[in-house]
Formats: sequence, C-alpha cells, structure tokens
Amino acid sequence: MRILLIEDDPALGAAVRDQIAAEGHMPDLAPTLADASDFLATMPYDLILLDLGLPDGRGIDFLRALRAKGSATPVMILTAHDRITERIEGLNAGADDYMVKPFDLDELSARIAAVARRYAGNPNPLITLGTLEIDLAAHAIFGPDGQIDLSQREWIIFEALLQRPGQIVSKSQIEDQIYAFDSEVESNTIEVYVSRLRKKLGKDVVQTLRGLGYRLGTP
Amino acid sequence: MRILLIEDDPALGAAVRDQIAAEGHMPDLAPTLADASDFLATMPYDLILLDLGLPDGRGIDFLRALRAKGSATPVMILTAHDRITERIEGLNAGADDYMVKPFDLDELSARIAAVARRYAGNPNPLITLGTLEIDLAAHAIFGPDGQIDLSQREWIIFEALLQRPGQIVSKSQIEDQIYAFDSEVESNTIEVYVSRLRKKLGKDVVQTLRGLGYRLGTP
DNA sequence: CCTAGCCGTTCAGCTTGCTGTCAGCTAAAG
DNA sequence: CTTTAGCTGACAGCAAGCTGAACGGCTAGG
Repeated sequence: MRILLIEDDPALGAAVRDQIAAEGHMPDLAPTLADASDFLATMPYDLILLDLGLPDGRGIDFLRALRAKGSATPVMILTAHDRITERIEGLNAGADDYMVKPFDLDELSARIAAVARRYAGNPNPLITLGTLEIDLAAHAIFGPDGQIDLSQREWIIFEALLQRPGQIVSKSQIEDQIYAFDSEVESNTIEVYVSRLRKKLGKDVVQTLRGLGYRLGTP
Repeated sequence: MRILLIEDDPALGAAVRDQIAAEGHMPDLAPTLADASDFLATMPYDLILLDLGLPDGRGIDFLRALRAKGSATPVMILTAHDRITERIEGLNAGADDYMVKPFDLDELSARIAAVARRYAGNPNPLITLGTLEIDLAAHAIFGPDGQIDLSQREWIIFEALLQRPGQIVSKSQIEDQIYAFDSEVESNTIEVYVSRLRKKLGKDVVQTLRGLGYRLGTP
C-alpha cells in the first residue's frame, strides 16, 4: 500500500514513516501541504495520514478541498487536536479515522489495517462472460454500451444458465424454475424468453441444442 | 441503515439506541450474545455495535466467530476496555473501529457515518449526482434551485440507493431499513415515498424495475 | 391551551411494462 | 425434399407501480 504521510514534526514523521515501512507499506513523507500537493499531483496513493496543524495551512481545509475535488482516497487524521468537536468535524469532512497524539504506533498500524481491509477487493465477486460483467447478488449487468436491464423472468432463465456453465439445461428444467408446481404453459414461452435474452445480451449468449435444451454461450 | 447494538448496560443501550434512531437508522438492541445471534439469523444488518464484556461471553470471541464464518458486516467495538493491547486485539480481530466508554454520542454518530461510507467503498461524503450536490455527512442536498429538504423517511430511502449505485434495491430491503423488527406496512407506502423523491429531486432520480425493485438514476 | 403544519400512512383510480399467446418464418435433422 | 423444433415480431390483458388526496397523530409556536 502506498501511503502519503503529511506531518511537519520531523521526529514523529520519521517514526511513523519507519513504522509503516516496516509493515511493508510504501511511505512518502510531506512536511507541508504544498509538498503534499506535489506528491498527489504525481502519484496515486492508497491512504493519506494527515496532521491538522501544519506550517503552511490547516489540514482540515486540505481534506475539504480534496473531497470537493471528488477524491476517494482514504484519509486518517493524526493530530494533537483532541476536542470532540474537532474530531467530529474531521470525520464529517470525510476522514476515515481520527487518532489523537500521542498515539501508540502499533495501534496506528492496526487502524491502518482496518481501513485497508475495507477497501481491499470487492465483496461482490463479478462474473465475466464475454463482453458482459454480471453481479448476481445485485441483479446488475454491464455490457459494452452500459447497463442492461432484464425482467424478472429473463433473470431467472439467465441465472439458470449461468449456474450451469457448459451444461445443457432442458426446457422442462427451465419451466420448473419459473412456474409453480402445478402450473404449465401451453405455448412457446420459453423460446420467446430466450429470444429476448439474445436480443438484450447478444445473439451468442445462449446456444440451442435441438430436441435437448439450451446452454450458456459467450457473447 | 439497520444496526445491531450488542450492549448489556440498559442505560447505555437505550441512550445509544435512541441516538442512532434519531439519526434515521433502524436499531435493534441485544443485551446478550445469544440474543444477537438470534437477530443475525433473522435479519441482515449494515453495522454491528459490539460491547466486549457481556453476561454470556466475550464480544471479541463473537467477533472472531463472525469473521471466521465469512461475515463482512462492519463492526464497531464500544467498550470500557481501554488498554492499547485490547484496542489492537479488537482491530486485528476484524473490527472497523474501537471507541472507549465513556464516549460522546455525536462522535459515535460521526464514526458510524465514516464506517458506512467506507463500507460503501467511497470515503468522500460529497457526491455529485447529475444536477444534485449531496453532502452525506450534513444530510444536505443542493439542486439547481437551491437546497432541497427531505423528510427522514425520504432521506433513508435516498441514502439506501446512493450507497448502492448501479444495484437494484428491492422493496423488502427498503422496508428492512425503515421498519422495526415486527412491524410492516400493508399498503403502497414505499411507492409513495419514491414518488415524493421524484417530485423533489427530479423524475429520473429513481429507476423502477418492475417486480425487482429500484435503482439510483441520474436527475 | 390551542392550532397550524409536518410527517407517515392509506386509499383509489390511472398508467405502464411484463407476461404469455399466436402466427408466420427459419433452420436443422433425417 | 419434408418435417418439425425453434425463432421472432406483434398484441392484449393484467398486475405492479404511480400519484393526488385525505386522514390522524405529533410537535412547535403563539
């Protein structure tokens, strides 16, 4: 993890830099906000550790400007300012955490790890299928031209195929997924839905095996 | 946000529950770990507030079991245990934050908001959505004609959508955010609120997917 | 204490998109 | 070539959803 430490106290700056380097992170140390701006203009960071009292300005204003510009970089505030109102102000300005000096370096490491855990990876694994990205839990599909919406019935059939990649899914298996136990259809409804899936997702998304059923394809 | 508070002290439990309810969250209070397990088996939660000293076990073990089962629900520890080694142990066990009693209720609220933003993947409380500027920390919305006020219910629904851009939020998920454990509605209340959001924020702010739910749009 | 306004909920009538059917065409298999 | 499984455009019905209005409870201000 690449970390920008904005801290004007040389002893504390060095101690924190050494601690996070020993944890395997890549630290850069900026003693002023101007230095910090230079670093940020050059390099993306995974985390910013921000002091509030700096020689060339207030850290809180820096954070506000960062957030106003749309930055999604996590920020932890490390500061001697320990009034509750200042803590709340910092958190509401967009900080992820707020530690009051003097703090324990091992606790700092544990809090950095907690922040990193939250931003690591995607809790929702996406399925990639040709030109499509699919989030099953969120009912979201993204194709080359943006988000694609399926109706409830279309989702059920598409999911049935997605869950059995490479296998043939017969029409009666699909009917079992859609309809209640004793209810049936008397027309070519399944064929119509497959046609609709092809129209929305691409003509190769479903393969037909005549007399047997359907199988997931690659659009 | 649906929040599970695991706290055996009745006075503190009630104070925290009332505070987070006043913020528009939906709290459930479990005085024991057994109660908490029952709640968690019944209902998905967005956040767990966990005391460490409980009558039927140690909160830290509960957290470890939760994480071992693969739970990604954010957990904040609220406890009188204030030794640094215990803080580090809690954070390393998978907690997202650690507050030592007695803590300020407003700071708790600010930290809950920070954890929620982190869980949604973006620590920045400032969001631009089409013609709207939204400050999640201040609960403020600015449109082309100035500030727009939402009622508490309206805000909860809007926030639920904001936290899941691109994803479908079902009506029952919205109900879980609004209503107490055993309370339900028998009419089209959610639809009415969505209609009001559209009236205030623009008709494209919410997209309907019939039979599935709603999704954030761009006004 | 009273009242106006706000908020959450319900209701009813209108709107709209999903679903299933149909018919004619296509394409695969024998 | 024939047969038939499958495909696709079009349409009608119905239920999911939308919105205006009303109601009742609560609260803040006079």
